[in-house]
Amino acid sequence: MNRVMKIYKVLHEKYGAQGWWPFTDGGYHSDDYIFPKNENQIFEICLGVILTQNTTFTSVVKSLNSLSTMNCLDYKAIKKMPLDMLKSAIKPSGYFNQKANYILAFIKFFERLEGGVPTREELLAVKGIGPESADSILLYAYKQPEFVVDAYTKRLLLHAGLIDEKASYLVIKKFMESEIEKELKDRDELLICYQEFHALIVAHAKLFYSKKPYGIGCFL
DNA sequence: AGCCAGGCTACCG
DNA sequence: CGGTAGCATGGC
Repeated sequence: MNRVMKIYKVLHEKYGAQGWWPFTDGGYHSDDYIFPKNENQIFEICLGVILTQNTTFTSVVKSLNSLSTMNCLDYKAIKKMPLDMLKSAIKPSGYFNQKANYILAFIKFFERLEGGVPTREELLAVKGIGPESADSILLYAYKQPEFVVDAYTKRLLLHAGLIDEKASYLVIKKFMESEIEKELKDRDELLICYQEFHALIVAHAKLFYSKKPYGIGCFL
């Protein structure tokens, strides 16, 4: 087993299955990989991805609940909302002026998909969707095996000596995917590993990679 | 009081 | 291309 998969194994043993994406009904659906079941749930994940940019998920849940209270937790309703109302609903997540427009841009894109699966390139062309958001949407909303790299991932891998300080997003992503694919051939196993791995890194990094100096007490 | 949060765009050289 | 200012609220 390579180093990357050993890290995955240790994290999984330590923290257990994380589920896949936090939902407004309270939290993670541990061991429930059937979600998302319908268009609304797919959209809710995409919404969460945009809102969670550079913010804590607890703030995002406030925004989602706020939209839900207004009966606006779906793309058709959001489209009809006055812009100021949308902004005020998502205020807890920060950057509400930008994110309101990102959400509206995404809705236009989402409607044109008509239930289809977007490509990574198509997602990146939407204003407000960068590499991490594109991969998160593909991995969690559309069940595509795309590894998600975030600030925590980079810190952890750097501390473990597995990547270079100035490794780009794509370099890190491809490195992780190639190491994992050496061990896992089945697409469903790969998908679950990518989903869990990212969630496990976040869970672990919140404990050991939030404050400088990073990695103090990390057992990896 | 200050740093940090599961980034992204625009603009710079 | 790589590097960086600006975006904004909330929690600790």
